[in-house]
Amino acid sequence: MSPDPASPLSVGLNAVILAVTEERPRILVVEGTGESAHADTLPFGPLDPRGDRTLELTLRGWVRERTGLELGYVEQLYTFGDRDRGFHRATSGARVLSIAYLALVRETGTPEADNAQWKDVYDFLPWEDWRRGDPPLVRNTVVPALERWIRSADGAEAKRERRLRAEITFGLGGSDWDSDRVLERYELLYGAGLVHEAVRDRGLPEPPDPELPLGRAMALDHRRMLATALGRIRGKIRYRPVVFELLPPRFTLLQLQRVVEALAGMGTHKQNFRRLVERQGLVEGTGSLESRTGGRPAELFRFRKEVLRERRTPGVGLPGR
Amino acid sequence: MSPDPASPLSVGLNAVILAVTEERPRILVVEGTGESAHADTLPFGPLDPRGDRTLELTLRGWVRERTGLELGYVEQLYTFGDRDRGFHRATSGARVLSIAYLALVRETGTPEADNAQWKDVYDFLPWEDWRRGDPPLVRNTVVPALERWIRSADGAEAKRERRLRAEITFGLGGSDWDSDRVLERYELLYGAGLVHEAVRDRGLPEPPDPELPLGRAMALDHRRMLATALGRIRGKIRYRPVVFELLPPRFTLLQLQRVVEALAGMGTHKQNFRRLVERQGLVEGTGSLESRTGGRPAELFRFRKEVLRERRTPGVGLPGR
DNA sequence: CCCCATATACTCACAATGAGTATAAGTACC
DNA sequence: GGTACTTATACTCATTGTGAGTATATGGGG
Repeated sequence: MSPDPASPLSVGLNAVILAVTEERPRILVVEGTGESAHADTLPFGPLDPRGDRTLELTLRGWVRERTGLELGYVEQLYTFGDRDRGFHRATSGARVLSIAYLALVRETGTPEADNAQWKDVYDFLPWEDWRRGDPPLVRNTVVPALERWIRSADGAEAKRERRLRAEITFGLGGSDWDSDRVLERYELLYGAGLVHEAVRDRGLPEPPDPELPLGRAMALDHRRMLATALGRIRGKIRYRPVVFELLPPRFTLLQLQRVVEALAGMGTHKQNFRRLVERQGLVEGTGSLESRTGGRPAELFRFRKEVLRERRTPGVGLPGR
Repeated sequence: MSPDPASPLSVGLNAVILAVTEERPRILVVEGTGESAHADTLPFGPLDPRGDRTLELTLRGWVRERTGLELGYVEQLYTFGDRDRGFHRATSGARVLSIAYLALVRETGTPEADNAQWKDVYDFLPWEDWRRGDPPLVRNTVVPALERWIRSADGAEAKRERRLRAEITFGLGGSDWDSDRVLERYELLYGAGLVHEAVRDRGLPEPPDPELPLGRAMALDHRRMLATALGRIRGKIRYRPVVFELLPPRFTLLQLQRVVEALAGMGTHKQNFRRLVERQGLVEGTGSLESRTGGRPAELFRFRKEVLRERRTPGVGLPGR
């Protein structure tokens, strides 16, 4: 990041590296520096204009160097380049462009390096986990705070607009919860001053409610990047077989289901989930059994590559679409 | 673009501006400069680090300035930053980063400005239009050329890989054509040396077949950006009501259907299309009639905003998903 | 008035989906 | 060795969605 004082523009790469361990989505964060010393920070690296041929190779390179991780699946997420990305004091004036990437890995234990560590995604976005029904946090804290935000708008028209937006993004007033709208929800909460970054960036007063601001903060606009990543992967598992990047080569159907549910933040009907992945031809049995299930042993399955040729959209399918 | 000689990195914005006119998807191109003087070029502008607060505002600004167009729907597409993006002679050494955006407008006639003009999208990507069944170009030219490309691989394993990739992206050998895989198809054709840009960038010999290289070339890697845009919009119309950005406020169902088909590059069943958009609540009748249909007058419909609250994925739905 | 074109209503078979019941086969504990 | 508990797996059923088609309505042009 450290912008060259001669140039008002600097460009860096950020990585949202996700894994799923014991039914919890995890993200790799490093210790911040300077202004953000105490906030969790996404791994980042400079873009060396004379370096690797592709941006993705650059990313893989410094992730390997700094964390010892060999990335598997990598895709570009979004380029963040607005002014005021939480830089108001740190780098006033300079423009920082961040090209964010999503990467999926199998968490293998403690990362080798530096100050990198795995943390729970839902510590940062606690309103996103609906696996056990609507979270009390949403019911007791988020919704009332949104109601206050709606009422505080100037004029009836502005109030109507805020209400509509809140209803759509948070599934209120008859709308259904759409698990994919992670970024929209974060941005609404940011705009409503309900996350710490908004308090920080706009110098708002700390709200009195101990549950507010919501979730755990990250440095700069990194939580926005995490939200972008979670939304992207939630959408993608429906039509591309990306979940398997997070699983060992052989797995039980329940393991597969738990990983999907962890990402999607919602539960699924066991028998229907099973029917779906089998009938689609997404997986195939290996014949061998896993007996440490706590119940009847389960067959071990593997991803069935041929499905790529057979199906236009080989994904896992979640309820409500 | 014009890279600062002191800095080996320059950053610009590119816009893929789409409209649909008379059942043909159209793209706004400008005349190239320098190396690309004769190739169609996407509108682009520099990123002024001290300029507008957001990248999107910057984009809207210079599009307005240079073409007189007021953009409606805008979304970021992708950031292209690999070396060798068709710059091998023009700007050797310097790294150029291009943040590409997709914009949708209603074509209003000749653009006001500069050297901007509308051209048919399918002139650049002729293998993408399947509205009248599989295009002869695909059957007679693309497929045989892909076969040659597969055979020319070194070793059985490499041949198998090429065949699998060709079958998936082009819907051969039992696979279905997936209209969304526009970028994958362009990249395969580029890699196989079947588009002019590949010939240009890699100094390949011009193929003897008059149908090759395929389609009309664009400057630099702009055709890749167009392919990215077309793939994105094809995916998006299924679950977000973006088509209406391309239509007048009131339209007949056939007009709506034709615009969708033009984008998707495939035909739809008229009665089922109608049933879908009406039952979803995506449109509502206005009561008035359009009589210049050539047959029985059709009712004029409008987009029904309430659907955003009612449906998680308010889109038009295409066959085969 | 007849032909032609488009609009609109309705039918039907079949596939996909959401929800649930029933049964199988292990482990833990007494 | 039996019983409770846990997970796996098979199967049913109602409802909805999808692909394909037939039938009828209503305009314009000769």
